[in-house]
Amino acid sequence: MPQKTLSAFYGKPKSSPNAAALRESAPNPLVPINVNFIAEKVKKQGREDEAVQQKKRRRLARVVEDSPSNNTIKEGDDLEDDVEGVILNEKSKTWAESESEAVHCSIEETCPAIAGGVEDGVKNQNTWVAVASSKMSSIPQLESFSEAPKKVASIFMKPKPKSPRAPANKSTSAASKPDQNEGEAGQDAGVEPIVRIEAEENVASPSSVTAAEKRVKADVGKVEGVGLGALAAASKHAAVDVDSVVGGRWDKDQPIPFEFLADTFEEISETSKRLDIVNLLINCFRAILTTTPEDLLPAIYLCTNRVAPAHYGVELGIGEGILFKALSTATGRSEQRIKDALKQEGDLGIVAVKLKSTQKTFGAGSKLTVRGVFKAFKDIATSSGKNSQKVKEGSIVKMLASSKGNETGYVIRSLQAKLRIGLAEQSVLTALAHSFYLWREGARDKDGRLADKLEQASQLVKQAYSECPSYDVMIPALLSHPMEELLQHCHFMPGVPVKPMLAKATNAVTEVIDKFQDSEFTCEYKYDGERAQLHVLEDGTVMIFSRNSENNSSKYPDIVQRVHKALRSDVKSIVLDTEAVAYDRDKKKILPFQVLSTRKRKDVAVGDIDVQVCVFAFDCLYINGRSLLKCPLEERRAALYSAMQEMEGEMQFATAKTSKDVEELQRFLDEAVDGCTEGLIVKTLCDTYEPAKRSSHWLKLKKDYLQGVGDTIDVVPIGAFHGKGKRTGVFGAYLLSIYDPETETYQTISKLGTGFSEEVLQQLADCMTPHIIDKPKKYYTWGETLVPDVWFDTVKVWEVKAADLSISPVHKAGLGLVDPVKGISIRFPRLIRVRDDKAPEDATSAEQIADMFRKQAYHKTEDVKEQDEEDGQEDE
DNA sequence: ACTGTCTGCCC
DNA sequence: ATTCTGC
DNA sequence: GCAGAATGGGCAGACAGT
Repeated sequence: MPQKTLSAFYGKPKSSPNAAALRESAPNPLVPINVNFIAEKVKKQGREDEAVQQKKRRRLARVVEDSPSNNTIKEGDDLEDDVEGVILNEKSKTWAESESEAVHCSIEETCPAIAGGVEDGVKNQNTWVAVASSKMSSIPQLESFSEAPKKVASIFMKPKPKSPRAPANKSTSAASKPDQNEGEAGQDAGVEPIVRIEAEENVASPSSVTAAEKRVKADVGKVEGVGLGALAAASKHAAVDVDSVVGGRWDKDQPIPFEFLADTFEEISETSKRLDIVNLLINCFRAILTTTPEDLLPAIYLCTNRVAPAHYGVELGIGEGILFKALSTATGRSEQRIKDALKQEGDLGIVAVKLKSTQKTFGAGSKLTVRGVFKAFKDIATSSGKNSQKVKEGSIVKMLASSKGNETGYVIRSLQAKLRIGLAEQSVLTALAHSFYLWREGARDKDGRLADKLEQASQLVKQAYSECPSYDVMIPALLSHPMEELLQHCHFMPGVPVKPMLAKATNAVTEVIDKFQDSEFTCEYKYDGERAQLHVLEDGTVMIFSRNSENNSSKYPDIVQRVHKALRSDVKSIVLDTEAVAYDRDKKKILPFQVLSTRKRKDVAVGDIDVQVCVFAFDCLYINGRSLLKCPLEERRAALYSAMQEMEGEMQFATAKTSKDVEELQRFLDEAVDGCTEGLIVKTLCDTYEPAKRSSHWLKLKKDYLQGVGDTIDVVPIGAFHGKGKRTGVFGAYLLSIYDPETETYQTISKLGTGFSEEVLQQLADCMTPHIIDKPKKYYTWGETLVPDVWFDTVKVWEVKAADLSISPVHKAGLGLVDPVKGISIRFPRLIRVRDDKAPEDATSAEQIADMFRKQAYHKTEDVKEQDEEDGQEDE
């Protein structure tokens, strides 16, 4: 089962293991399974053999499921494998959900009803009591801690039949927590704590959900399979008629049920074959197009985890924090409990599905629709101000309540903007192109050229999107005009950011020569600042976009102001590709990225800018109404040089050199590094601008890419974090330290999450797990906000590569040596190799780190450079 | 008004 | 950002 | 080689809580 799939958790026929089997099938060696507290606790007693333990567990409590609508727990019910674990927490007067927050009380006093069945060894331990089962649909609320015994007893002794309540009414329940339904709790043991809601925009007409016999009568009717060329190999999904995709789940012109999208996601998650993934999405889009085309736009947004084009600056503002809260409210579990579950499952979506699946819901299925979910997302994104967090939480809870099965998981994953099903922007664009083509032209391969045509359509759509990255523009254009006309409606123009061209990493100077062979190439300094795409519109408006197409115009009013001065008078409109770099005007020196990043970001006034920037221009993409994207770099650069005049320290051309000589290239790279830049970007002169592509026409040449060159640090792992997603079950990241012989302490220097293959990742986990210790050693120093899930003894030394060293607000390496209160950290840390030849005390020392920091080009004064040379001699 | 936490966005 | 991986 | 998914440091801004 692919890790990313949710299906196992909501009971697809082929894989619906019960909770226990699931735990069996996916053991996590790193996380003690803390779901079954009873089992855990009994194990800890450690004296009895397994048979006695089982007996004890049975005697603790038992559960039976009378019927789906009458989930109650009686004394003697068998909880054995379904115990969810509920512990009393005196502080919060709630049911704690981990041992760590459990109050110590005896079973006897808490729950005399079951204490009788517990042997003295346990009863007198004054520890904890587990009372709930996954089959128990509600946990009684506590008003005071002292009433706990009564409530617990009432569950066990006097179960009341589940008494269905009318769904809460809309206005009051949006933000209401289960505990606001106090007083009824005792009688409501059978009522799920989730807040249910009738939300008109989320409700499809009942008939569309239930009338399975109603078939779609789409205009296009049955569409024949593609089954051709490259697609033939994966035509399993393409050769499908739209009717069967729709499966009678909704009618023409009816809102697309969110369930349909979630099911598509689920199917996609089950394969890693890209062709299959795209085909599944094509079928999904075709179904939407033939029934309810107006729902395509929201569907696309849900597929790409956005709510608006990037340059609109609309963000969800949802992260794990709020999701923990929302899930807690929706499921009645504590946040801690959900966090623990996340560590075990490695995905909050899976956690949500699992929690939800243990709750019985009323009524028919989900009422979520694609447009309803999207609208909710938009509302979440636009809510701000006081109490906005609560409002956001409320609408998430609402969606969770209306969701069922895998929908729950995909609502959560969408909110995290991480579908992690192997589908992202590029696949969506391909699917979009194909589905539109098939929708318009039909799937019959009339002339044997269908595969080509689909590929063409895909290129067209991708080009349109990189030139005009807005589905708000593109989808309507596709819907109301022939595909061939797409570029007339979606094309590059000042005011809308183009996806910037990216560069690829190279490992050696010779690789550059290798890749570019005989074509002429040019090198530019790679400035360490922020990508800035400058747009000057015909009306004189200046706009600035970031690498990710965010609108940064209000962040750089100083640049906006100076652009006109730098442009020659005949320039009416222009788009420049530049890097904005922090700059010290007095010393005429480039400043590090870390300085630039302290600039204010919103509504900056020119008057109170404290970090000045110099703009280094290196490309011209548009001038006076003409796109230069299709022109060779040589021409674009000529346009740049003639359109702009340099203003020292404000707007300059990127330092460049054209050469074919390896040694000259090497020298230029050294110069670049001395000049406080990251290295070089090497570009062919003959190639066009390729938006969004990390093409091999631009190469990144950085010192730290070169093997055996660049800063390397020997570190000691002293902690680790549980992995998520495909790293579930191993450590996803490690906490690294260096050794300070002066103070005899290990000081954290950074975390580490890349540079290991899956195999190594597993090896490291196996290797380090035996060295887990209960609590950090006294001689560790770390940041309070960076506490790892597990601590290690100091046993290993790893070699890690760094691009730079920085002064850290959280890490402690070399504390006091460079900054009185801050330590040093690593920029872009990655694992190079395990150093089995070194002992932890031989790790890089605090003094060495401080030295490395001081020697970075940015900090080099003339004296330090001299010092360097001396050091160099000493080292020999 | 201050502080701590979460989030998004730079790299 | 860097790095790894399946296709 | 592409596309996607793991993961890093560190900053400002927005809120919530005090």
